[in-house]
Amino acid sequence: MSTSEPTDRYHHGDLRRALVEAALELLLEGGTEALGMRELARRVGVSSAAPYRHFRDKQALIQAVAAAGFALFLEAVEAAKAGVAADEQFGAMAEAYVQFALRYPRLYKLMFSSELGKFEDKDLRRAADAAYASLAVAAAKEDPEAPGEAAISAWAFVHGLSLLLLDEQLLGVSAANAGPLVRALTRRHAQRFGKPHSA
Amino acid sequence: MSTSEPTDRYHHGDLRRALVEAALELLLEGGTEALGMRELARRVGVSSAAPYRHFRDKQALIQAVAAAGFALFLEAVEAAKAGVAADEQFGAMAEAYVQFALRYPRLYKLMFSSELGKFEDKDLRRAADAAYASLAVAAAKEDPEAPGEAAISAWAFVHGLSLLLLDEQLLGVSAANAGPLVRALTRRHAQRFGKPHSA
DNA sequence: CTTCCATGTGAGCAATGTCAACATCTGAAC
DNA sequence: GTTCAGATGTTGACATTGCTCACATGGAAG
Repeated sequence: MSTSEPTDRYHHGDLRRALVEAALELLLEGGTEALGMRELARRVGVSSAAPYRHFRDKQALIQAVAAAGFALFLEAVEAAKAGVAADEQFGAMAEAYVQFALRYPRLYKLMFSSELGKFEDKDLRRAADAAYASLAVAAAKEDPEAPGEAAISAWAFVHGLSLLLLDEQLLGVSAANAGPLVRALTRRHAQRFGKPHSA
Repeated sequence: MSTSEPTDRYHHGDLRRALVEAALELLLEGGTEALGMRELARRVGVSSAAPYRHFRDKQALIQAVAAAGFALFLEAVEAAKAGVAADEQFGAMAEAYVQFALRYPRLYKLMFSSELGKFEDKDLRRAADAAYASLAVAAAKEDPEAPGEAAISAWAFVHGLSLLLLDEQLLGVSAANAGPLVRALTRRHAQRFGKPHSA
């Protein structure tokens, strides 16, 4: 919201932000294919070379979009954690995780696309790590005896489930009716995979 | 191997197969970006319009590559199953699954890229389903009380783990030293997630 | 031998990412 | 306030891409 009107003076004022916002829209509607430098410039009402003043590459632009995505992501997952009993947190976060992926499939895919060069962009790396950490901490608590394995396992589970769902790889399950399934699976996961309460 | 020599007569003889093979090579070395129709034609030593006699689209070509990938994949997973005690099969397959992803990262990504239109190409759909079925059956056996959930859960786990590993998202764990981790995790999964032998 | 159809060619179109040379604005120093 | 420098935007161009057309070729069927 409050995308300041496209001030029509020569110097746009805040092209960088405007570009990232427009790129996000473009991505959300049309997928990676639709996200082109020229189309982007057109959207923002600027010449096709202008974006290169703010992003070295198409890849750099994409990295910025991904970083923005991780921020959104972190927000969503953190919100799900808040106000939930401690032993229900992981389940709530996992559900939020999957729901985020289902709500923004192309963004989610972009965020985890390896052609992204996550290690070259410091901002992106930081945003991504913050998101991971949030989930990992909650997952680790589920199994104090092997926190590392628990975190990886849980993360792999939600990540894989998200991707399978949004690729419609699960026959008969689509984004629409995924809710109950996700709930059942995350509960199952937490219940069995978590705390091995038997000595 | 035995890529029949690029017969230099006018009619290539078996362009279709040659194209898919070259596309696979191209993909393996250079990633999705490097896989272009024109470059492909160049490799095979044919004009840039020739491929269009065999594939409607770039997408059609990619679908064929993905189908070939699923065939390789199925082969690898089935090979891992053979000659292993029944109660160890899932673990062995899971390991083979992840290793396949790590050995052919770009292929694996391609195979699960949703922009692929998996439902439109019958051959691709069949190849993919065959691969899924193989794993799902083994996973379902792990928990006879809820075979469906077990299958999905297991699949999500290996899929997610594969992607996290090959995106180098797991700090400090790279494809090189992933072996032990994968073994530990799949064992853990089978052990806890499988058969709930306690009433 | 002829004829037909699948297959391959070449030139060309619209679109893309990127660059270099030029234009314009804005903020800091005098 | 003027000036000047650097940041920001514009124009036009180049190489490359996916794809399509009209045409060339050649192997198989009659």
